[in-house]
This record gives sequence, C-alpha cells and structure tokens, in this order.
Amino acid sequence: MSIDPPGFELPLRLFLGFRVLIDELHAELARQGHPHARPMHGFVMQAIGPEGTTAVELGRTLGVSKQAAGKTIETLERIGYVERARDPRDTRRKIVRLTESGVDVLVRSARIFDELRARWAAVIGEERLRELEADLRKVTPHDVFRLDVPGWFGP
Amino acid sequence: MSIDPPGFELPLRLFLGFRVLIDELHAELARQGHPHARPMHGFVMQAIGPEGTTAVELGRTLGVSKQAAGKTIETLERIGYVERARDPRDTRRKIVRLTESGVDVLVRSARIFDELRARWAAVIGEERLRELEADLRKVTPHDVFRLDVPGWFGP
DNA sequence: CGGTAATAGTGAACCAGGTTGTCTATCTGT
DNA sequence: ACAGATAGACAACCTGGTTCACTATTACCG
Repeated sequence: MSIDPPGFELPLRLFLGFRVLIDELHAELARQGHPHARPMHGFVMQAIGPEGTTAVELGRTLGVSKQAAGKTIETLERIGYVERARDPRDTRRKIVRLTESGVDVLVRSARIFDELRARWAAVIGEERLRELEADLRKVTPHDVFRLDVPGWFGP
Repeated sequence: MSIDPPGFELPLRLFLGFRVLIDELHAELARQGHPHARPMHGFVMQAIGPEGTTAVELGRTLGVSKQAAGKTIETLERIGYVERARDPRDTRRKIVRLTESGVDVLVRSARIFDELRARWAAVIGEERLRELEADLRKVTPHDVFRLDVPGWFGP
C-alpha cells in the first residue's frame, strides 16, 4: 500500500523549491532590516505597483475579495510599507501607494532573488537553470498574478 | 521603478507550477467523488501513512504543534478520511488510521499526478522533465515532509 | 435634472489552521 | 510508590480568507 510513484515527487519538489527561495529571502530581508515582511507582502506590493491601486482593484488582481484585500492593506499600512490617501477626483476611492520602505523591500527582494538564483545556477549550471525556467514557462499560466496565494487552502 | 528582474520569475514559476498541478488534481478528485479533499489533506494523509500515527507524532513529522495536528485530524475525521481508536497498550494514545475512503484519495491522487506528469512530459519532453526533477532535487531539502505547508504564511 | 443603479470602502460574523498555555490522564523509571 | 514525562484536549488568541449588510459617492439615463 505504499503510495509514492513518480507523479508525487514533481509537485513536492516545485513547492520545496519555492519554499526554499522564499524562506531564504525572508531570512535575508530580516537581516537587512525588514523583519516584519511576510511572504505574501512581496506579492501584494508587487501587485500594487508603482502607480498605486485601490482595495477593489487589488482584490481583483490578486483574485481575492475586496475585503480581504482591504485587510491586507491595513496590515501593510500598519507595518509602514503602504499608505492610503483619498482620490480627489472620486472621494469614494482610497489610493494605496508604496512608501519608501515598501519600495525598499521590493528593491532588496529583487537583489536577493538574483543572488539566490545565482546560487542555484552554481549548483545545477546556468544553462540548466535557464532551461528549467523555460520549461516551467511552458506549463504554467502566463498571467503571473492571480496566484490566489491566499486562498488555495480554503473552500 | 519597474521591479521585475530575472530573479523574481523563478520562485513565481515554481509556485505556479505547483499550483497548476494541485488545482488540476483537486478538480479531478472532485470529479471522481472527492469534492471535500483539500490540498493539505493529501500531504497529511501521506504523512499518516499505512501504519497510522498519533497526533503528537504527526505534528512532529509535519513540523507543527500537536494541537494543530489534532485539529487537522478532527477535520479529516469529519470528512471521513481518517478514524481514531485508543491504543490498547497505551490508553493515552489515540491511533489515527486512514479509512478506505482516505486510501482511495491517495490512490486516485497518485494516478492523477502521474497523468499530469505525463501531460507535462508531452509538452516539454520526458527527458527535460526528468532533468527538471533532478535539478530540483539538487537544490531542495531531502526531507520531503516537514513542508510546514501550514505555517509558512504566519509569524 | 433628478432618481436609480453601480461602485468603493467598511464592519460584523464566521471559518480554517496556526500558535501558546494549562490541565488531566496515563505510562515509565528509579 | 511516587516523580516526571508523555498524550490528548480545551481555551484564548492571531492571520487571512469568506459572505452579508450597510453607507457614501459617482455614473447613467429617461
């Protein structure tokens, strides 16, 4: 009744690879003065983008409810990665923008990810790593957001 | 201020690859009569194994507290994938075992994962897929459980 | 122009899963 | 035989998700 045919390994390895990168990213971010950054914050801030967004818009891009997006924004605001201001042309809207600190996280994350990628390249070879990325691109959706990072555990 | 250097793509693709497989697995499981199965259930049931475990033991293998393991077991019990019985030789312990239905999920999951893997092989080639798995094995931990699937979002 | 409909944000109640702390019941070992 | 370790359960709390309900504002249209 042993259940571990080849098919089981692939998703596991993909997830472990992801986890290794994310864990090392956040260990390094903590060392660099961002101990409060959480895995999803990077994704969310990436989704907010340089132009800013609103809760509804953010919810749509991330594939979660506007209320969930609102809560996440609140958290990011509390940590100081984001700030909100009313839109003068539509006073219902509140525009969410990255603060300097928020941008700093993204910039550092980018640098750290590059370093981690280089470490992988040193282990398996730059050529193989490029192939790996190319292959993954072929079997994954092109729309890179809508990860539903939050939510794929739920109902 | 655009932030998307090469380093950002790798973790994203790994995660997307994982998500695609998991989502398709559960879509298919739902079609095959297991609409209540959740992503983590598979991992947990895999960790329970054919011999059965206890909450404490399960917590240790998964890398979560015994209470968390206990809650998950409760959920699995409610769905009917697992059943508990006192250990006659140590009446403190409650041994958790997969039910027929639980085993059925694992068997079907294995089959579905194999099919999904075959689909990927058809797209990128069996050879490249084997290389991809081999490369990931080199950069990920060998201990395949202790995913901390639950918990890597938290503090 | 004014009334209806759509939209943005918020709050409340709930759920899943995680944590820690505490408590009881049951071994285990000296 | 008793002290200490262990298994399980319960409570309180956190995060991040959901839906439902409500207000305030804007947009559309007859």
